This record gives sequence, structure tokens and C-alpha cells, in this order.
Amino acid sequence: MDTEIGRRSLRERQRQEREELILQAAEEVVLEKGYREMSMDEVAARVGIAKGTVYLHFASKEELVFALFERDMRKFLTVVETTNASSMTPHEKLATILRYMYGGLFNKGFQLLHGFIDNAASRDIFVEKKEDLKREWGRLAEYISAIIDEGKAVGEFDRTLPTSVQMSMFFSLLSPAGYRYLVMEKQMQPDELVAYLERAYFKCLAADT
Amino acid sequence: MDTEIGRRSLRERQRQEREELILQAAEEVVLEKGYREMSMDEVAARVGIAKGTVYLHFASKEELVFALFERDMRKFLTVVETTNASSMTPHEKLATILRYMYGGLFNKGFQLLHGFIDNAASRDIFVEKKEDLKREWGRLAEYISAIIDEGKAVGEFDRTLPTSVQMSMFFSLLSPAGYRYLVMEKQMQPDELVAYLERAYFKCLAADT
Amino acid sequence: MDTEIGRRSLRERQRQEREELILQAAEEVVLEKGYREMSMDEVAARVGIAKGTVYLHFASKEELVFALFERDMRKFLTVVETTNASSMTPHEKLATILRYMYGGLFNKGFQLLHGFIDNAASRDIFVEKKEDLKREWGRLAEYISAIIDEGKAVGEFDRTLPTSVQMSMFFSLLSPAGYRYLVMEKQMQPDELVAYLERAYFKCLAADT
Amino acid sequence: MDTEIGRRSLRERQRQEREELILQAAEEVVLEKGYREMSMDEVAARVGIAKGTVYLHFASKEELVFALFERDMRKFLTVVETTNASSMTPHEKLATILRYMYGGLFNKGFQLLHGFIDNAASRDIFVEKKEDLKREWGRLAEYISAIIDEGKAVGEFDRTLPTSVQMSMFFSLLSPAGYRYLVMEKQMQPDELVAYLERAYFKCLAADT
DNA sequence: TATGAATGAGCATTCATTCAT
DNA sequence: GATGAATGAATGCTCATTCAT
Repeated sequence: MDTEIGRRSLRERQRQEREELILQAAEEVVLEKGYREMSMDEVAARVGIAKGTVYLHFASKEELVFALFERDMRKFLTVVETTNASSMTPHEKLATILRYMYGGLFNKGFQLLHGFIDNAASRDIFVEKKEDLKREWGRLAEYISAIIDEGKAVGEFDRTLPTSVQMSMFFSLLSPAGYRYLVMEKQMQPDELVAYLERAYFKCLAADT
Repeated sequence: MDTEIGRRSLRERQRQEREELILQAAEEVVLEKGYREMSMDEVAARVGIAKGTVYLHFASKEELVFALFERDMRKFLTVVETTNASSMTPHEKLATILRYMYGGLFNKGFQLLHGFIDNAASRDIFVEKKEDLKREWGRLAEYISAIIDEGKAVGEFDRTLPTSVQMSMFFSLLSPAGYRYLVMEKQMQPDELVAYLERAYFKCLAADT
Repeated sequence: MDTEIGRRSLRERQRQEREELILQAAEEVVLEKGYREMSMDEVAARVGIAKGTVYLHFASKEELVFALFERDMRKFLTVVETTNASSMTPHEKLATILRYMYGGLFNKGFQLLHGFIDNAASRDIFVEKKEDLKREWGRLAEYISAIIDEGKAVGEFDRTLPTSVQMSMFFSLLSPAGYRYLVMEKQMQPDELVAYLERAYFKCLAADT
Repeated sequence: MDTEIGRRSLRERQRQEREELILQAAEEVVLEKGYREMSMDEVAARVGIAKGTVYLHFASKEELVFALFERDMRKFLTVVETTNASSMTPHEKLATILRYMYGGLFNKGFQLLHGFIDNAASRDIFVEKKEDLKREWGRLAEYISAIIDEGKAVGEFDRTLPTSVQMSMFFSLLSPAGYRYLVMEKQMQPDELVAYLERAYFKCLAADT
């Protein structure tokens, strides 16, 4: 029985590992080529498995990308929730989240979210899932809004700008293309760049003295 | 001969008008559905001509969208050049351009540029045209950079932030999705929104006093 | 204008001819291999056109086979209606229809109808069209029933057997396989065979004397 | 050794029982959906075993359905042989077999045979097995023919109709679809229906008086 | 022996592009 | 020039079959 359970959990672990591999490959391809140009053949090829195997894990291309989207959204939400629950000041909270979004190599997950929120195609693709997406996005927006409002309450942030605008700008500070431009053409260090974005954003937010 | 020329120029004018109609239709569709979902059939149908006729004007779908891209870029460049040649202060210049970009219903041309610069798909689609695009984008970047540098020189703008970062942020102030969110969900007036963006951006830019 | 109309009707005629060619090819394949084994590739290949061209005429495989079905049903209905409207005796009417069904090389159209009525697959395939099919089938059934009832009224046919049973048997006198067996294995002449079926069926129908 | 044999025969019995369960499930599915739509997954699921296990009993889908076919043919042959060996009159013999075929809920086995004999798909599917099928079908045909001939010899049946035609008609009296129509739409009792078929068929067969 | 995950050939459908009229 | 019918490469998805455990 012990073996039985052991075997099962092994299977399950392998399954999850493979699922993660597929998601990673899909993320790569979707970021490189976009949703429509991402082919299930290529995803499978990158993982080194057969096309049919992908379908054992995800019922359709749409489901696969949606799962990817959710995974990244969940990661993001976790960061935001954890940060929000901490005892940092509003400024520190936003800075922490900002570093998550634009740090590293422009966090792939956020890049995906960023791309899909904007992309015309994705609007129509996920028709059925729209509600789920909206809900999750709504939660995210609420957290950020709450932090900004908290900052306004303690007099740290500018009350003359609507929170919704401040929040929307928070997600648009830099486009992936802008990021590439600065890092690749202008040879800017990612850390340095994030520091600049932080400086710039908080100047926007700062309460008039 | 005189008639000949007149006839030709008439033809030529009609040709250009039709070309413009095609570009308009293509712009509509590509903004609604994205590059891949835009079908030549639909573009032709919206103009009210046959599919084959579109190919008399543009050698391929790629060429069509590229032409669209260039048209919008040219319009944008004209605005930027005209503004730059004026006797406004750097602040006023940037504000004018900013209003062009984010004003109205989020200027379609800029929306397209914004979307395509970011979009993964477009990167690979226009492989051959990359150089042209880069050159044009470069000119745009130079103009904006020059204005920002001018502002720094006269002590208006913050010298501790790199011009390249300030410029990149200028193009990313708000994503089309963010725009839709604020206008449609939050019922914000476009004019009001642009005013906020302006305020926010110039707070970022402002030199420390 | 004359030419215009002439050209159009030429186009239209060509279109209809090609549509008929596709239907013929589809009929062949579907009779040889059944619905599922019929591939659009093969149909196109038999007509000598590209696969895409088939889709210019029929929106889907299902539509194609449904159109085929309807074409054959319509032909059949025409025969039945014409016959019914004639001044023949009920016996002669049924004999005429019977010869249409089982005559020649077992009328392909009727063979198709026969096969599809029975086939388990087709029941589920045409879910949406079910109503149309039922209605058409119903009309056919009514005509035959009416003729049989007419025969009963004039004392020609056996009143102790329900009309519905007599009608159902009318459509089941011989299966395509049975036909093949008799013609190919037993070297029976089709005409001769039909004559036997006629004799046999009317013995069943005959009123007791 | 005794135990050895006992164990083996137990194994063998279990094996046969499972095989029968698979055949039953396959019969259900194939009658519901047809050959192509019957999936090995569904068969296995209905039996409650793994898909691989089905392959331990039947080398392929084709083999499975062929085995099913043979099983039903064997059952049918047994009925026919038993009946033929009895001391009934030819009329009674045929009536017995007829009741087996069309009685109950349209005997599943016969329904399968009926469907496959007719169905275009099956012709090509069982290419290799054709000979076996033909032989078995031939035996069946011979038995029925013999009974009819017997009837003709004793003056019971019509000698002016070829035995082969009378036999072929015997198998085509009613299609499964016709059966469903009469029982479900016309609310006819199965027993009643079989009685009608019997009456009708023997009117056909009857010798002229 | 039993399992079910993995495979990959096969097929319906779409759509950019071409070309005869 | 203008048309739109014809093309065929490309791709998402299914499912019979295999095989490591």
C-alpha cells in the first residue's frame, strides 16, 4: 500500500513536472510569436514530446494558453497579496511589486499578462473565460488600488490624481518593447532600469509638498 | 497631351483614394482583431471591392499592414516634427505630442504603433522590413529625446533620469487596455484622462526644485 | 448588358455543373466507404479539383453529404409525387416507384437513403438537420401510405396488415448487399430481379380473395 | 498438477468471461454509434478495464468487431442449424428463425449482421477476412435456401420465385430503422409487429393455389 | 497480467495568394 | 484594371496502437 501510494505520488509528480514543462514551452512560444502563431506542434517539439501528449494535459490550445495565463496571474496575485499583507509602507509595497513586474528579464509572466490584456486577439479568444479573467484582474486591480489609497490616506501619495489612473499607469510604466530597447540598444542594466522606473513612478505618485 | 496628363492624374488620384480606403479598412480590422485574425477577405469586403483588387495595391497582407504602419508612423512623425519646429517650450511640445497620442479615442494610429511595437507577432512578421522600421522609429526616438534634452538643458526636466528612460515611458503612459478600462469601466472623460496623464508625466519629468 | 447576363448565367451554369460533379464524386465515395471514411481529399481528387474548392460549394463535409442526401430525396420525392398524381391504379403506382428504387443498378440515390436511414452514425451526425430530414421523410411516407390506403379502399390490397407495416416493408424489400449478392454472385439480371421483387411484394399486399 | 489444471481452467474461464464482457460492450457501442465512432476507449470504459487490456484479448479494433461479428453469426447459425435439424415443417422452421431475427428488441446480433452486411464501410474494413465472412454467410444462405427448397418440394412455397430472391428478402424484411419507426413512432408492440412480418412474408412465399 | 501514458498518422477546415476571364 | 474562383500549405485535434512499469 505504501508502494502504491508512493508510485501514485511519483506519477503525479511526473505529471505535474511535465505539465510545467509544457507551460514553459508554451510561454516561450507565445511570447516569441503571439497566440495565433504559436502552434501545438512547436510547443510539443520544444518539450520533446508528441503533439498528442500535450492534449493529455490540456484539452485545447485555448485551454493551454488560458492555463498559462492563470498560472502567471496566480503567481502575480500571490506576490501582491503577500506584499499587501506585510507591514511595509504603501510606498515600499508598490516598490516591491514594481520590482517583481519589471525586474529580472521583465518577468515573463507579467509580460504575458501585459501582452494579453492589450492584445486585440485575446479579447475574442477567451470569450467563455472572460468572466474568470475579469474577476481575477479585478482582484489585482483592487489590491493595487487599496495600496494606493492607503498611501493617499497617510498623506504619502498625490490625492489630486484618481487612484484608477495611478493604478493603470502602474501597469504601463514600460512596454516589453521599451524594455528591450533600453536593455539591448542602450545597454542599460536591468537593475538600474528598474530603479529608474521606481524613481520615476514615485515622483508621479508623490504628494505635493 | 494635356488631357492625357489630366486623365493620368485623375487615375492616380482615384488610385490613391482607393488605397487610403483600403488602409482605413485594414486599420479598423487590425485594431479590432489583430494581425492574424485580419483577413484579406474582410478588408476587401469592408471597402466594397474584390479581394484581388487589394493585391493590385499591396503585394501581400504583410505589405498592407506594413504600409499601414508606415502611414501612421509618418503622420506621427509629421506631428512630432511640426511640434518640434515650433517655438514652444519643451514642456509644451511634449504636452502637444502627448495629447496627440492619447487624445481623442486613443489615436488609432498610435494605438496601432503601440500594439505592434509590443506585439510578439509583429517582430517576426516584418523580419525583412526591420531596418526600415528601426530607422523610422529611431527618428521618432531622436525627436522626443531631443525635446527632453532641450528641457533638461533649460533646467525644466530632471537630469538624474536618463533621457532614454523618460522617452520610453512617454510611449508607455497608458496601454490601450488601460485606456478602455478607465473610459468604459470608470466612465472617465477622455479629455479629463489625458489631462491626468499629462499631469502625471510631467511630475515624473519635473526637475527637482 | 446582354453579354453581362450571358456571362453570369454561364458562370452560374458552370458553378452548378461543378457542384453536381462534386455531389457525384461524394456519392460514389460515400457509397463505397461510408460517411466517416469519405475524406474531403478523396472527393476533391476524384473531381480533379483542390480541396479548398469543395469548400466553396459546401461549407463542411456534413453539409456536403446532407446536400447529397437532400438531392436524392428530392429526386425520389419528385418521382413519387409525379407517380401519385397520375391516373394509374394503386398497384401500378407502387410498381412504378418500386422499379425506380430497385431498378437500374439499385438506384444510387435510394441506396444512399437506404444506407443512411439505417446507419447508426448518421443518426447522430445530422442532429441539427434532424427536423428537415424527418419532415421530408415524413412526406415520402405519407405518399406511399396514401397509395396503399387507396389500394385498400378499392379492395386491391390486404386490409388486415397495417399500412405502416406495408410501407416499411416497401422500403426494405432488398438491401444493397442482397442486391449485390443476387446480381453478382447469382448472375441475375437487374430487370429480372426487379420483376421478382415486384411479384413478391404484391403477393404480400394482395387482398385475400 | 491437479491444482495447476484447476488454476488454469479458472484463469481460462475468467479470461472468457472478460472477453464476453468486452464483446457485449463493443456490441452496444457499435450499434449505438457505428464502427468508426466506436472508440476503444469507450469500450474499455464500459467494461471498466484499461484500454490496453482490451488489446490483450483482441489484436485490433478490427479484430474485435470481427470477433463480435463471428460470435453473432455463430449464435445465428446455431439457431438456424437447430431449427433445421428439427422435425418442423419448412414454414414452421422459417417462422422460428424469423422470430429470432426480428423478435425481442430486434435481436442485437442480427441487427449487427444486418447493418454490417449492408454497410459500405465494413466491406473495405474486413478485406482480409472476406473469405471467412463469405464462407460463414454462405453456410447461412445454404441453410435458409435448403429450407425454402424443402418447402417448394412439398408444394408449400411458390416455385416461380427463385429461392435466392426469397432468401435475400427473408433477411431484408425490415430494416432496423423501419423497426424503430414502427415501434417508437407508431407505438406498435414488437410481438404484434413480428406477427405481421410473418404473415406478410409467408404470403409472398405461398404457393399459388 | 493489467495499466494508461505516449505516440503520430490522418483529417477537416481556413485563408493568403494567384490567375483566367 | 477589376474580379472572384481556384489553389494548397498549414494547423488544431482525434484515436488506434504500443510499451514501460
